[in-house]
Amino acid sequence: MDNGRSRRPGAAAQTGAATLSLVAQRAGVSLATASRVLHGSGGRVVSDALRARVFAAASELRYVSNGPAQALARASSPVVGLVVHDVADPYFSAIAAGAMRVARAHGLMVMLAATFRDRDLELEYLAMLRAQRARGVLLAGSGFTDPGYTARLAGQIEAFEQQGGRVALVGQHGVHADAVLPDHRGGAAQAARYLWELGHRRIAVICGPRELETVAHRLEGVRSGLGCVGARLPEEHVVEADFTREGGRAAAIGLLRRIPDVTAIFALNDLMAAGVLAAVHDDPRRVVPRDVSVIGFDDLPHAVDLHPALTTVRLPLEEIGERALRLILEEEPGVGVRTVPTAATLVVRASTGPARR
Amino acid sequence: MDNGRSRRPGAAAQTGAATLSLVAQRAGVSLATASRVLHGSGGRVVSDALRARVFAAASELRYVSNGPAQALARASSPVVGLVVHDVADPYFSAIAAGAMRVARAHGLMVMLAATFRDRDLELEYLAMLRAQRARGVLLAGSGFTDPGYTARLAGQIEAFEQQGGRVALVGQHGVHADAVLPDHRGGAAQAARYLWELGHRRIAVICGPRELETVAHRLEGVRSGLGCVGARLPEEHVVEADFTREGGRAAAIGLLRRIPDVTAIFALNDLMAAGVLAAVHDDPRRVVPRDVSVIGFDDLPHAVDLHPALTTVRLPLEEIGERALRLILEEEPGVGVRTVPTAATLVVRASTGPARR
DNA sequence: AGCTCTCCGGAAAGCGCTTTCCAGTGCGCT
DNA sequence: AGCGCACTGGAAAGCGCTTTCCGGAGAGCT
Repeated sequence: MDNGRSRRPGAAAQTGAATLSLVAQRAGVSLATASRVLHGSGGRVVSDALRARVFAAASELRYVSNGPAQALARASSPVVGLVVHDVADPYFSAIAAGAMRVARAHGLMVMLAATFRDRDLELEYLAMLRAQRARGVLLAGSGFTDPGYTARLAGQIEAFEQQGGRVALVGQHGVHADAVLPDHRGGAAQAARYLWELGHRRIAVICGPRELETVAHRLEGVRSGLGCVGARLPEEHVVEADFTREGGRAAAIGLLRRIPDVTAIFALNDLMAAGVLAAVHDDPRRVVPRDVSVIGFDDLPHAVDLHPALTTVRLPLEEIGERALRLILEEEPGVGVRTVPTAATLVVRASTGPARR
Repeated sequence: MDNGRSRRPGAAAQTGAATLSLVAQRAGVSLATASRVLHGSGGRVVSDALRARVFAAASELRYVSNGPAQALARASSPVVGLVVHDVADPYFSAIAAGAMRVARAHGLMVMLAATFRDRDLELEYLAMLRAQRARGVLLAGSGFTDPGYTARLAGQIEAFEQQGGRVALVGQHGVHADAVLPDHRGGAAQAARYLWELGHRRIAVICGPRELETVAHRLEGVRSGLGCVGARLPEEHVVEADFTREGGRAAAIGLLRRIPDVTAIFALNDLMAAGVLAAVHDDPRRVVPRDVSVIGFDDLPHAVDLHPALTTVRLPLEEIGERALRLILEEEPGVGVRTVPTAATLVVRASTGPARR
């Protein structure tokens, strides 16, 4: 009897993996029965005697089903994609943590893709995820305010959905899809007003690349917050830099030199704020918050350990990740797109104080 | 002509995905040719005319190949698994970032699994990754000093390898497999000696769960470092707590109350060290490093932003992640297991100083 | 006793792809 | 002219699984 050891066309090595039919054979049942016992979803019942034999055979052979084969036959695979800019960035790893918890609760695996803010790479990963027949994909990275990109993204999303997958976004992305929308504008406005109320009149903003939607929205928030109190943000008070600690530090150094009389610096994320704090520390003539107030955005876990503890705008990042994945896993694809607005709240700590007069 | 719209047995909905045969048909070539053009690896050449037609058809149909089907036919899928304790922990997200870069360079996707230090979950994920026919898996979480677990882990690893997959570890895990070995012992010994040389004689250690291999090794390092100078670490100077900021804070509060005359606290990771720093800050009678020196381990990115900037032992985390994945992706599975020892280096900052006399 | 149901097991037809053959073509060579 | 050869395209088998039928067996009814 042919035991299958003769090389057949197709298929590479993959020596020792037990197959279902091996299990079936060993248990003395048909392939169908083995399948029903081990993965059976379709309400079919198998007698206890056979069940037991199949389980025994499977565990003796250390059988695990062949995921790709299963995915092919079922036309669906137990994975969701998660696309971020950078896993090492605590902003994204917090979102990822939330999303992974939900995935776990659904018995799904997570394919993680890091784009490093490369638009093409993002699109490429989306296509790969589509190829993998991911059940859904969560785009957690900020979108770009770039019409060409937006159009291509919309194309990928459409293709993905047309294939039966679901897509969720964190942020708007200028695209028509289910999304969790952190209130970047509101949070930034609140922070700006807070600074104003503390008496700050010369406020500077250190922001990340403006092409990032997140940055654009936060900047708008600052403007509108200031607008509420009849003030405005002069363009030369806005410094653009890398959305990192180093970016923040360098920008702050330049800013303090260029406009020595600023009394408050709003860094548009906590990473940058940490850099700003470091820059001010290195300036012997200034102390936070006596001479300069510093405020951040995100409330990363270590904001509280900065010195002085950072006043910032909190975004419930893990929750955002959770909600976004829930959006595509737990709810039927309704008619329109659904959005989950998420509030940002000001957390006052020690890095802000009354403006020096 | 049957266009395939009639429901066939097998396969669920999966409406709109273009298949290769559709592409072939549209391009007026055979399935084989289409496959060769689009995924062709086997040195076969296809004429330019046909190539062009296939490409055109594919892009018109927005074709992406069916990953599971490909994986099945090729008996190999373009994914590697990455198992960590917790993505939100910067220690692991740094390792993950390194690993992902390497995966990207190899055109592989990464399946991320977070175990939250649950042994069973870890084993379960390993089985799932095996089911997915992952090409390799990187176990980045610390192992446990638990013989039962070790045996089961060894079983999973063996099954994985027997199936043609490769396994790499960060840390020993008490298991026979390729591994990157951070020098926990050496780093901790160095730090302990450093404290001793600063004149500290009452040194306390705040550690994570001792069942974690990482913790056990670091603790051993402290003991041996102290042993070198003829000192020893009294058991009551070791406090075990959660391997987190909060754990470190709580432990430090208790410790300072219980043994008020300690002059140095070695927290076995930076997260805990941040908590220790916070605890000391809240103690009006003590200042770091005047009254207590604090030292951490890992050198996470924000160690430098703690106050005072944290003296710690640096582990090149991203590099560790890179090396580990390289181990299984770029080198032939040699005869024995390979290990990559990785040095830990003391980074002196401001949280340590001469012992108060 | 004869009939219809309900159950449960198995055979087999796919899922979408890769890859091995095989066959046809046009070329250079003797 | 005749032969072998390199080259290119296609047919078809098979990867490991799911699921639809189908059929046999026992149960319940008249």
